Amino acid sequence: MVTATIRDVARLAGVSAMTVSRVLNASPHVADATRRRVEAAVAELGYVPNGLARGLTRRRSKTVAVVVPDIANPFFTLIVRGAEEVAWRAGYHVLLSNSRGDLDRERANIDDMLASRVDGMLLAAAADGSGSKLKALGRDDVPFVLVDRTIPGYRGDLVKGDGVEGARQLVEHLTALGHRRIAMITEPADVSTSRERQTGYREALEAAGIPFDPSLVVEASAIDAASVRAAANGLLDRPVPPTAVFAVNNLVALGVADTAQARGLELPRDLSLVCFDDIAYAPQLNPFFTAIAQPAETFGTIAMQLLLDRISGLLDDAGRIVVLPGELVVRASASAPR
Amino acid sequence: MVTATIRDVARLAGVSAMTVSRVLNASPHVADATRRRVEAAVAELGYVPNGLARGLTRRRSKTVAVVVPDIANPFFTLIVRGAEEVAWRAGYHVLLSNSRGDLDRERANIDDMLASRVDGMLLAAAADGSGSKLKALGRDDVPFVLVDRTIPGYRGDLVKGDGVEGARQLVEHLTALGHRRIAMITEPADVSTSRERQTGYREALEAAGIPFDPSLVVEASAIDAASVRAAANGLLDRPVPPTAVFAVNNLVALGVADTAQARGLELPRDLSLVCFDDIAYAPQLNPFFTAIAQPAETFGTIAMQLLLDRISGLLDDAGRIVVLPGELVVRASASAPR
DNA sequence: CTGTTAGCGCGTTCAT
DNA sequence: ATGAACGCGCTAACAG
Repeated sequence: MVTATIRDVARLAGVSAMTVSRVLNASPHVADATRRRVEAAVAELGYVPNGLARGLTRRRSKTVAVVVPDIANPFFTLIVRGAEEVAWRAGYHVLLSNSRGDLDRERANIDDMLASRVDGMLLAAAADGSGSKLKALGRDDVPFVLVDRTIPGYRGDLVKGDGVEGARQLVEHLTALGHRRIAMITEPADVSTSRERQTGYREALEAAGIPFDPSLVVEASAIDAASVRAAANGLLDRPVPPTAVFAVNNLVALGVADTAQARGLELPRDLSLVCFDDIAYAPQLNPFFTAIAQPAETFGTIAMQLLLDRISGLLDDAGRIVVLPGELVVRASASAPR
Repeated sequence: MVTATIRDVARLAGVSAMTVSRVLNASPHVADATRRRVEAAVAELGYVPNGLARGLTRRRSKTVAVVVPDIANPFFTLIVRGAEEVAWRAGYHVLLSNSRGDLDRERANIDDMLASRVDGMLLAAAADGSGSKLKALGRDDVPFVLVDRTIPGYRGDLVKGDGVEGARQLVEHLTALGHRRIAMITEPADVSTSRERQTGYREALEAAGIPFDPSLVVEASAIDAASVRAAANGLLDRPVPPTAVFAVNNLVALGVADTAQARGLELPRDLSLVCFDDIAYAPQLNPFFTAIAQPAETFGTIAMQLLLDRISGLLDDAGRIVVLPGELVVRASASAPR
């Protein structure tokens, strides 16, 4: 059996292809007896409708693309899982692609997905530079929803966390503990979440009357463990090192903890550490991070729901922005400075 | 611009659709001048070939499916990442689906993917029960490759770790430390990896002259944290509790560590713990697990490469079995019994 | 080197 | 309630 077609089924059932199509699509105007004959033929042939042909005529593929910077980053993984779940329930397939945080690759991926005629796209943008491509997308009227990261001037659908507020809480927690030399390890400034978290960091410092020291803010890439180590070491090598570090996300925090411990520092005694994003599955991290926990999987479900609604034309407003609050979880990685 | 077609391009370039097609597919027999005119038209219209239509005529969609039991499980996530990378480089898209370890859902997913006319499928089977569906797959001559988990009697392509040997090493490590009451928390017996690891467990016990005690082997589901806690508590509640636990994978181990610590037990002083699969990103787990590290991402890359080779008909042998060795990494979670 | 014809497998008219 | 004809966008097989 080399894949039966609708005509094979029709022949076997002694009807026309059209009638088979009606049965398949649950059209009401089919006699019961005919319907049963067709169903029997479908079963006998193990017939599976050809999605490509269907997509071609119906002009929609029942497939949505999900593009993330790193599928192995637990935060994005959860987004993907949430999105897949919602898509699946609605009868949509998920085309996954990993941009690796690389704008060129992301751009290529988006083009590929468009060629596949996806009905919509969920995008955790690599960086601000993704914007130009999005405009093209908009013109092709392929609905898309941004998750987690936004882009300056973007006016479409977006599901994100509150980076300013989260960072503010984290750093305020540190200042309340008595820290005054608080460093931040951030990702490049062309990523909106980094910018927001840095804004929150500065707001909290200001609120505590601590002057902003640019040399205490260093850049690293979560994907690149070596860059995180280098950043942490740079900070700790300073004549007067910081007493606390605010890591832009959990992966960076893990790198900082690792580096500190390798230098014989004990957390939180010798260094306090807080970060964005909780670590799944690992309550026995030592010390378990004080962090802003974000509902990552919910980012995915809400964003996908929004996308699907957009696809089915249920929504007609310009662009919805959903901001999901994070939760400050105080644990053991931060204490008063010595 | 509501998506131009090949005919629009042809008209604009003053040629036939066929010529445009030739240019698009880098056919050699096109005059340079014509080619340039076509390329200009393509650029001007922002034309993107319709992958659905292409797939329909070419009879291949350039898409492969990847089906895993839990995309948020770091082990599978890495497999997916490796697979996606290889697929992408070869110009294939990845349709991702999450079976949630549920046979019915897996079956439905596979059918859906077949309807989408994927060119092949990478499958981390939910359980032995996946077998029947695979036979159907084979008949539809859609190439597929199994990863990580196998199925009794399966004769096709497979990329997996050596569960027997890994488990043997882990448990031998424990017996060498002096443990004799070694429990195992396993997943259901219809998952091949669980069976293999249990075999290794028994072999190691036998080699050490320790009689096998069935009551020391308890079942849990890695997806379900509560079941892991229940299993661990059941073990620790015994009149004479085990001095060591072999957890079938890292997620289960995390649950065991959590449970033990909640009971005021200190690892490894009060309980030794070893497991399969390393924890990515978390060297500061306390105590950091002694484990068999498996090259998960490599599982994904090799399996996808195998699949693509199969799709392009490069291979004509019956079925290849690739067994990737794991590595025993001795760390702090296991020590001599008190 | 280029164009014509004829489908790929399905769904959408419009009849009957 | 059912069917015939046509087209979705593209390419394989032949012309020429």
